[in-house]
Amino acid sequence: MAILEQEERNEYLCVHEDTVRKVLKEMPPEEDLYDLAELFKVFGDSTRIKILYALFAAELCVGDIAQLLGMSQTAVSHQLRVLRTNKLVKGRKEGKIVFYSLSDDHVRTIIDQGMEHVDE
Amino acid sequence: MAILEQEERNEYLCVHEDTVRKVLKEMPPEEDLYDLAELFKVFGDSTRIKILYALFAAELCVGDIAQLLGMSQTAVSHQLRVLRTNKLVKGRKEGKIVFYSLSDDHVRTIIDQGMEHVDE
DNA sequence: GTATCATATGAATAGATGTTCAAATGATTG
DNA sequence: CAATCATTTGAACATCTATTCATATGATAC
Repeated sequence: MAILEQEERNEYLCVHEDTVRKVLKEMPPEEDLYDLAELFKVFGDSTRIKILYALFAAELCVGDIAQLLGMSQTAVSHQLRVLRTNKLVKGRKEGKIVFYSLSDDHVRTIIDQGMEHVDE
Repeated sequence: MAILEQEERNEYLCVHEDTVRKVLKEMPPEEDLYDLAELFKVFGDSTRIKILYALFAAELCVGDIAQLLGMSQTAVSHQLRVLRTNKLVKGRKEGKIVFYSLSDDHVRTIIDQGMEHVDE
C-alpha cells in the first residue's frame, strides 16, 4: 500500500536518456549560466534600458537623467547603482557632480542585438 | 510661508538643459524601449537560460528538460510558456509528446553576445 | 468506453525587485 | 564654521515573478 501510494505520487517523466546525456555534456557550468541570467536581468528593466540609451548619446549627471526620464533623483540613483555594480556604467566625479557614461562598447552591442530582435 | 514650505519640499535637480534636449531627441520611442526591456527580462532568469542553452544542443521534450535541470515538469512547462509567448522557442507535437526547439538564430546571437561579456 | 501518459493550466505562496520617503554623506561657497 | 547642492544610502511598501500543488486537457492503448 505504502509503495503504491508512493508510486501514485511519483512523476513519470518522458525522458530520452541518450539525448539528455548528450545535452548535459554540452551545457556550460551552472555558475556561468547563472551569471549570464544576472546580466540579462540588469537589462530587463525599462528604466535601466532608458538610462543606458541616454548614455549612448552623452555623458550625463544624475539630475540630467532624472529630468530626462521624468523620475525622482533617488530612483535614478538606485538604478545607477545597479548598473555600476554590474560594470555597465562608470561615474566620473567633478566637484559635487557625478558624470555617468557607459563602461564599454559591449553594452551597446548587446542592446543593439536585442533591439534588432524587437524590431522584427 | 506656504510658498517657502513648498520650496523646501522641491527637489533641486542639477540639470544641463542643452544636453538633455539633445539626448531626448535621440531616444527611441518609449514603446520600443519597453519591449526591449521585456525581451531581456525573458533572458534574465537562470531556468530559462538553461532551457535555451539545452535547446542549442538538441530538440527536447518537456520531460527531457525537467530531468536535465532537475526540476518539476510543471515548473519547466510554465517557463516554456514564457519562452513560447515571446517567440523564443517553438513546439512540435508528435503524439502526446511536444518537442521544443529554438524559434530562430537571433536567440543564440543574443545569448552568445551576453556570454562574451560574462566571460571577461 | 476506461486507463494511462505527456503536457498544460490555475490558484496560492514565498521570495525578489523598483520606487518612495527620510536621512546621511561629500563637496563647494560664503 | 554653517549653509547649500548633488548624490547616496537604508528601510518600508507595493508589485511582480517563479515554483509548487492540484487539476484539467489531449492523445494513445487496451
